[in-house]
Amino acid sequence: MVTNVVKRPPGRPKGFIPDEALDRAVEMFWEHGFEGVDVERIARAVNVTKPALYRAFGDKSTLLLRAVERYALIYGAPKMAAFQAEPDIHKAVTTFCEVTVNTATGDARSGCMLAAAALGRSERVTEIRSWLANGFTASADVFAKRFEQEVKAGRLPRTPSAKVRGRLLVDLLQGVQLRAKVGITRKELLEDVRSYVPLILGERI
Amino acid sequence: MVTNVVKRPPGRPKGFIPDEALDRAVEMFWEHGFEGVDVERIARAVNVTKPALYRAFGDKSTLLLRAVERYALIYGAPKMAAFQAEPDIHKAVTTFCEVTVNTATGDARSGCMLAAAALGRSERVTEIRSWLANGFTASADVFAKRFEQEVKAGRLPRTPSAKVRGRLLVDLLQGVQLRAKVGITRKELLEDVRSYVPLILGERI
DNA sequence: GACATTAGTTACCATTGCGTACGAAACTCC
DNA sequence: GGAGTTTCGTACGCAATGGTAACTAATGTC
Repeated sequence: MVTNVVKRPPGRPKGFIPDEALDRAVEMFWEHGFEGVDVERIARAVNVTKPALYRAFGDKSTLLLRAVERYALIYGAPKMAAFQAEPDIHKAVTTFCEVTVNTATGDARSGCMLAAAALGRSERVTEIRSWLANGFTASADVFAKRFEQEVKAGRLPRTPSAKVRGRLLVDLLQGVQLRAKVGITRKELLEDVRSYVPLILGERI
Repeated sequence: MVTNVVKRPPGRPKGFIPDEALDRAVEMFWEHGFEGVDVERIARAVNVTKPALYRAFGDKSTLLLRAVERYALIYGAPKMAAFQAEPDIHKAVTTFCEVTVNTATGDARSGCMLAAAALGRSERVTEIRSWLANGFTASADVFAKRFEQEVKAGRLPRTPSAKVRGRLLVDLLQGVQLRAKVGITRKELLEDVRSYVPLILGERI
């Protein structure tokens, strides 16, 4: 017989949910960058005091690292899953781009969380950057694999190569997100990415 | 009769050359971002003390603003001029991309100075970002104009539109420069941009 | 050579922000 | 209810850093 009773560990229970703290951290690092956020503010946003966060995460750099991982889980993974799940490649790419633009032009957060993390100067900057490098490469590879399939199935022209298409998509969106950061409007960026899609897909116009 | 004698202004002459100070500031903001640099360090790099810089530039935010302008003058303008001067459009775009990659993967500085400025949280952040927004748009327009000419001259296919091509180039290179920041190698990025060029130009392969 | 003007330097202040020590609180297990 | 364990909040240390005040140094002008 399975019981629903959760075995609680000894000791005083946490006064906050770590993942929720990370969500706040993501929001803040995203908008203000590593140096632009102090741990105190994140703590206040989670209704807890600073030392509680330090106990849970160690130090600010680690908090950024965990926030980046959390970002990948919350924002990156679903976007990627949706891309994979959409059978129409044109629609898959378009939606991916549109979602990216929409999250990059939100009210509270603008631009790209990963760029903010990459430019920060935390102690673990090397670690974070190589993590990001892997992430960019991995994303491009996922795109490439899908493009490869589409080409094999005859639904996409053979050129440009799947690999180039994948990297193109990644690079392109970074540029778009930076332009979001400097204040280019959502409307304009949406138009832009939509006009990029046929290029990525190699469609003859 | 014109004399070469320079009329010096009254008062003690400056102990450093402002533009040189800006050059150092560019280097440092570029590599470490706004918050990652303290005025003291810039001052040391110019062999002068902090208050001298404050006297000359006002405050740190203004220093960043001037550094960005200086960057545009020293790095942006020549690159743009070379693009305009090169008659072969394929070569013009290729060189522009290659130079961008090379400066983004230097030993001392990596990534994009403008991105670093955009993500910093200076007092004048709004001013700087809208300046950058204009810059990005203006660059894209310059590219577009040139593409337009090439199309009119029959040296380039009509699609994609000149406007899209221009923005594509700008966005693309931002992505590449971010990947440079996170440690992707120059070699790899050079390969990437070279494979992007035909796409931008709309060449059928 | 005295004056006006501009710049540089030393020394300092105030703030900010990371990280921690320590005692109190909350909870499990026996 | 006591022992053991984990966490919380208050209060603090402390280093870094933006910015300034006051004095000194260098130059043109008369």
